[in-house]
Amino acid sequence: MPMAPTRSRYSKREANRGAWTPEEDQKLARVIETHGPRRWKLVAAKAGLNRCGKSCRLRWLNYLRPNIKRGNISDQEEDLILRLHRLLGNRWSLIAGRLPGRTDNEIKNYWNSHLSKKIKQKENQSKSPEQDQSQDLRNSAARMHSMAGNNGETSKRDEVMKTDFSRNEILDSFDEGPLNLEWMSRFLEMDESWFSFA
DNA sequence: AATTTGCCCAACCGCAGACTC
DNA sequence: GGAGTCTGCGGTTGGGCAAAT
Repeated sequence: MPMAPTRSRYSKREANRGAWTPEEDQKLARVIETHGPRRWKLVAAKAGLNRCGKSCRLRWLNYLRPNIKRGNISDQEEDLILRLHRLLGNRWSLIAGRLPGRTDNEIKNYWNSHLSKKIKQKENQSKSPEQDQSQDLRNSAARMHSMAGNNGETSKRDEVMKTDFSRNEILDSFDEGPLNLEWMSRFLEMDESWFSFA
């Protein structure tokens, strides 16, 4: 939901700060339409906004960009965030890149306000972390087993296990542009605890 | 009804790496 | 190759609002 224009929440220096007004949004959107979302300093100047380029970029990425999904994070999305965070840590932009329409800021906020608490609660509830971990391993093994369970071809599990994964290679591949979603979903099928064996 | 508390989230800051001249 | 500038990222801040007291 757009924030209603309010008085600046931060002390004024030379440039406008604080919440964006609908007029500012309009101006920014118009300039980006013609110049594209780059050269933010120029965009800010062309738009006649008394804002720094950084602020314009943030506004565009988090609010004005097309295809932004607003509203509740679905269970599916939450699950994906949890899995990706276990794998990647606080690399919000990478995580957001795997959730179409979601921004890194949104995911970071969601994590800080919802998920981090959930996880703490869970940790407190679980009597023995070792027990949980071994249960995770059993679950992963079961998943892998079922993945491998068809016909005489090389099993998917074998395929996966043959791959010489390392965490850094995974991260590198994430940086290589649009992710192969098929690979991604297969990858996420595996609990990251498998990688501790690799 | 008034005040306090806690949560949410938009927007800021500082830093590092990439890019340009 | 070095300096200056731009861009992108993660951490943090603080205003608004609803719930609790």
